[in-house]
Amino acid sequence: MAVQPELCRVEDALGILVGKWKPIILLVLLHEGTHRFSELKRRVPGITQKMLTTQLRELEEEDIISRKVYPQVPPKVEYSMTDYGKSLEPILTAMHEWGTAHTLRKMQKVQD
Amino acid sequence: MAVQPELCRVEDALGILVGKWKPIILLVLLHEGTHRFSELKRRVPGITQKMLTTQLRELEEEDIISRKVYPQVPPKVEYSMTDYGKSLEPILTAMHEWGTAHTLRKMQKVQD
DNA sequence: TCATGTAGTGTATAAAATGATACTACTAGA
DNA sequence: TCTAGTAGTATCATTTTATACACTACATGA
Repeated sequence: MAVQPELCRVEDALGILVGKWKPIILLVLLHEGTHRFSELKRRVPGITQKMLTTQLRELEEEDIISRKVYPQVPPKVEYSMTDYGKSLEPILTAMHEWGTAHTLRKMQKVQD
Repeated sequence: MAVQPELCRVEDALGILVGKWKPIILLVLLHEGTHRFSELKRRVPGITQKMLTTQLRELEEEDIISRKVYPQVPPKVEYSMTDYGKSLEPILTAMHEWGTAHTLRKMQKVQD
């Protein structure tokens, strides 16, 4: 049973999740719903405006999140998961669970 | 229902999967079993020896794969998934499936 | 004696991701 | 007129990842 590396699509999923801030941005939008730019910035401590903009743009580009601009001053922009983006939930949850177990395991090893 | 970013462990799982060659190395070892260094190198076209060594060392460090050295000349070293490493399978499969659908979706968009 | 095969290492470089910091536009209200 | 608040952009510096490519040790067989 041969895997054909050239047909491996794990990287496509990975490419969307990778980035220092993407997982947490996605989890916040998934679990807490729509957020404004400034709310996200507060919700993700340590991120710079530039990084937040970049990550959001990349996720929007892939149709994972949507961006809604209200023509107001001061500006108001809301970000939320698309239905398509929501299909990532099982993967994120599985990774979170695996990661939790992994971290625990590591901690136990250190104790020996 | 608040997610606490500082408790997000998605990155821990991600950290293990990320690397330009790790997913394919893992898939090959998962689906085709034990491989020697040189077999892996042939199986993963384009990878340099240095990168292969690096990625294997990192995976070994996290206890995902195991390395068995045969005291021979010329050297023989075999790599295989640990039981623990095998627990990543559902995640890799889910990502592969999601990635496949995502790629398809993108191709359909281009046609419009 | 010399080339071969295996599983690497060492050094240098290039490319990509991230970060710090300062800047913009716009309008409402003091 | 001055300040505050939002959602950014622009520029440059730093850090992290990946790549190219030359090099090593060792025993066997020609």
